Amino acid sequence: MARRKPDPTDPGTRPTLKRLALAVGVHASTVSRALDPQRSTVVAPAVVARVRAAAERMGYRPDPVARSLRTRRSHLIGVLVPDIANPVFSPIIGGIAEALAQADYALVVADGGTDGNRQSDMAERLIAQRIDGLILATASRRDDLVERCRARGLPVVLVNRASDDARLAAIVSDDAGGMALVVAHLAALGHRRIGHLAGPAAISTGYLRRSGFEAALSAHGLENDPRRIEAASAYTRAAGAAAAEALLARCPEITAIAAANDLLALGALEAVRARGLLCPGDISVTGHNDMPHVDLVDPPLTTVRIEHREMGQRAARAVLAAIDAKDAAAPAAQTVKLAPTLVVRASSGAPRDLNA
Amino acid sequence: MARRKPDPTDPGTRPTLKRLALAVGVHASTVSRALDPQRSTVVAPAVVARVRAAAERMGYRPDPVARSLRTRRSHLIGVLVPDIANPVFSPIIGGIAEALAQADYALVVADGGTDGNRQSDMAERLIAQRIDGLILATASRRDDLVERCRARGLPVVLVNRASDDARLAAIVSDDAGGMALVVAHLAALGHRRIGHLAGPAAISTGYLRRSGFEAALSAHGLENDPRRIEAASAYTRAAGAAAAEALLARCPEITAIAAANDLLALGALEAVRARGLLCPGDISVTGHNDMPHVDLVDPPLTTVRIEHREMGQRAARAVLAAIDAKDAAAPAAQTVKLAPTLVVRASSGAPRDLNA
DNA sequence: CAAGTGTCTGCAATCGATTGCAGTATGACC
DNA sequence: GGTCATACTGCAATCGATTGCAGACACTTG
Repeated sequence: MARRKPDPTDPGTRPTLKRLALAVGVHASTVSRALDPQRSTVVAPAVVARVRAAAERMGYRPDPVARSLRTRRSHLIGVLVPDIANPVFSPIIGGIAEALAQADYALVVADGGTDGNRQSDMAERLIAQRIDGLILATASRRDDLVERCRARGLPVVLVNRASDDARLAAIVSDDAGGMALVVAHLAALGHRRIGHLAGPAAISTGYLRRSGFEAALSAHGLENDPRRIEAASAYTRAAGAAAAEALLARCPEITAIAAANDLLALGALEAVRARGLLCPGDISVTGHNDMPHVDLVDPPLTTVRIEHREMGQRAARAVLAAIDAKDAAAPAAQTVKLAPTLVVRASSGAPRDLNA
Repeated sequence: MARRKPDPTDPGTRPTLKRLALAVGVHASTVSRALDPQRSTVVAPAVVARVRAAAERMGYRPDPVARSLRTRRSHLIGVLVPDIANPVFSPIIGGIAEALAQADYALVVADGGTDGNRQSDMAERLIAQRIDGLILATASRRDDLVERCRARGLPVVLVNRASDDARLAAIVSDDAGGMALVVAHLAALGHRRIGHLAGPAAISTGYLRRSGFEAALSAHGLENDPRRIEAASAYTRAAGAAAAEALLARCPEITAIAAANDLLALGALEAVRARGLLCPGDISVTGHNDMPHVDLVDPPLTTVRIEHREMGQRAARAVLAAIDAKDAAAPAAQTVKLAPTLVVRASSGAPRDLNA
């Protein structure tokens, strides 16, 4: 039979503030103040010492639930990703986790999938958990989920993908710049007819990499034929293979395919092989992201490296800053563009017409 | 100037139980009961309907923090992984997240690294967050962290890696069985001198796959020479490459390397190539895990497929069951072994002596 | 010696929900 | 018409911490 009314003097259970106070012989409020570095100045040094010693001895840990209830701070940050199993998001989450741990925040992860409704639902749940801030890796270019969070005053930071609304803090890679690197590289190799495997236009990376690609073509004086651009329905290998197949069938004259993403590029490699073509002998293929182990595929993939881990760390710091700023009523939303670098491997080479 | 005492009748802020009660004209406790399907039977149906309608209209969501404080349930499950960025853990986490979401639980992820102290520290933080259960993907074979959690009465489930203590619930793959599949495959191809790239012996997967390998050799009447086993210092490509290099230098007679893990196998491929050997012409290489995209490396990797996503789902269901069981005082710790399957690709072939 | 000034500490309310217990109304039944 | 079971509903305590306010005490100063 469990006792009805747990006795605060009873040891054996996890010590509470009240028990600690009883042990030291002061009031709970004094203990609370003594344990908080900020407020401990108003408590007599001798008392602070006794309280701290007792807390140490009894192994007191304040209950975060009770504290949250009172302070309205959960020290929890929510992260919504479209697909946890996507290798691109792993290092981002890792970076976030690392930066948050340093600030004594914990990370609640939710997998929202690619379906907008489910994403909203998961976000609602995260918010219901009273998270202090939200990091979204799911944002589409016009995202009302983002808008709703902002309206509620919840600090939100986008990561990897941006929204069209520039008022929102976002940590992204310079997508257009990355494509410029790719096109410059291919052009330098001698390619003049380059195809593009675009990502979904509703996602900033898909849109920006495509427009970056087109701008770079012009910058290099290359023809920008819209027929040479094929958009994949999703960022998956299968979608990449299908789109590449279509592209190769329609425009057999192209000598290179610049994909918007490594997964699409891997799919493109499959399509190239399926057509009996060689990469890079017949067709060069490039990716974007430098996912782990794409250096080991056949052929090793030329791609654009993005520092995903750093991206995650920055995003975490940005939410924390936004939370502080909210207290100080000094909002400072800002988009940070990280500079990507080109990683040249064996999937890109001279065009076949130069080989002849 | 913010008002001192927030008025519970004030709309505009998130509705609370009290506001809802006020709106409906009943006491808060009645609302609480009406909203809980379990207890709503004791409330007049008409009232239940009115309360539900009002809750819907005002968009009432109970505050999980306040509820947790009272019920001592956070509806949070902690997951500790050694490395979020490791592609093997992504699908596990995905599976966990999926299963938990269905049960209205959320997922707190922490990256504990491979350092035992840091792992303990992160686990402590998770526990301090008042998680209801813990899923550990970090367990070493003798792990006092696990023991401490058990001692506190916190439901713990191990995933992917088991501890030697069979009293603990663990969802793992049949590691020995997986190696048996590999050895059978290689033996059928004609290999008689097979090397093993073992994982860390302190981790169950490393230990069990090694002993499974040795047992399988004996079962096939093949010589089990301990010199042909080289343990990698960690589950990384670099460690795999180093260990494979040592193994190849010491035992040039082997015609195949069965690695304990895909990352080690990828490292082995690098070492093979570095020695100017061909895979599978000179040396067959096999992995374990069937990580995403190992079908695209050069050569496509023969490996053992583990259903990581299902493993995660099962682990999640197991913690939830353990939580319920704790209430019912009916502990039911159990180790579940999932059956792996062999995936034959191009990195394994006939031994070179048969080619001659 | 009275008044004033700090310095510390305690009181009690509060965050938002849950729940054992007690009270009230309703209807049934004799 | 009175008694009693039954069905609802309200009261108030509780979870464990934080915090505005005020009281207590010592010490300085005019």
